[in-house]
Amino acid sequence: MSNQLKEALDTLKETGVRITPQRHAILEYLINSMSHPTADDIYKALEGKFPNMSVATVYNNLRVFREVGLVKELTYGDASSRFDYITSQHYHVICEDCGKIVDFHYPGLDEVEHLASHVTGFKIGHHRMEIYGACPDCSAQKAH
Amino acid sequence: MSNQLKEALDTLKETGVRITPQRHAILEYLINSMSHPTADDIYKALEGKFPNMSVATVYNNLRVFREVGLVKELTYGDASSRFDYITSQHYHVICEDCGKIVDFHYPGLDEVEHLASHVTGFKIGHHRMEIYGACPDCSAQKAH
DNA sequence: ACACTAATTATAAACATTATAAAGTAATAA
DNA sequence: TTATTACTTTATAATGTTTATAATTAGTGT
Repeated sequence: MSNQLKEALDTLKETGVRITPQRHAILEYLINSMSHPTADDIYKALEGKFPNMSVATVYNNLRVFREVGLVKELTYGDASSRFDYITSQHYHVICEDCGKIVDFHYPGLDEVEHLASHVTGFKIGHHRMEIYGACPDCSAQKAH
Repeated sequence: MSNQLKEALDTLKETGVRITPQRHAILEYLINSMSHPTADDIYKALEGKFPNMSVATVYNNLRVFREVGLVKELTYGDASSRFDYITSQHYHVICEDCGKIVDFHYPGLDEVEHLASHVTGFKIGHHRMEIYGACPDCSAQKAH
């Protein structure tokens, strides 16, 4: 069992969230998957291990993980949300042609948050940012 | 008729998009509304003027406006998208308690786009950013 | 005013996500 | 170890947003 998974399970224990086999498996999948899966991806991936698992379970637990801060939800309008196990502060660069998502490390935009707080009077908690474009593969294809 | 509306209609003409009464009304509503309405907000607001208008018309036209660059779509997972008539480059500060959205002017994050392009090899087109927190009203209420 | 093409309407379908209630199970303490 | 209790899971249905389809209607340039 990976260190990250152990830490994640500890977090659950500390916050009083029960550790069920389903939760264990979903977390494990999120940590091992280097992608940004949808709830349905996870559901399908775990079908073998849990033939009776309900989609609702996946959604419920992703919400639980989000609430305890283990997972970040990336929303895209009517398309499915994607879920990202939080390791370090990073942003996402998204290909508008094929949908590929690449992590992009960048220092947090603290300055923007401060200015926003000053200008609007909000108490700022966090922000999201995504960068859109064409990945190398897709822009090569379009160059024809 | 406002200047902005005139310009918007010109943009439609230039890009070969037909100007229908429905499109005129949707644009007018978007420009006059200082809020960030959902498709359904718009649909309901124009019910009086167009009792037979279909929701699909609203969605179709919002997509058209987005494609010609008049309107920006703000997505929030399973909740409805919100639509914003584009005037100048600005971001949004969103209250997580009451949902209020406030515009926040800030120079575009060109540097972030450049670095992302350099690091990932993507051809960057644009980005989105939102800042989340508690608005003054809501943070005052929570102070009790 | 005509013809051509695109837009609108009405309806149904698709899809993601959430609600509900019954059955099952992890965690705690005796 | 076992019993208890509250939380989870499952199965299913419902909700809500958005899109697809086909028939009708209506802009726009000539």
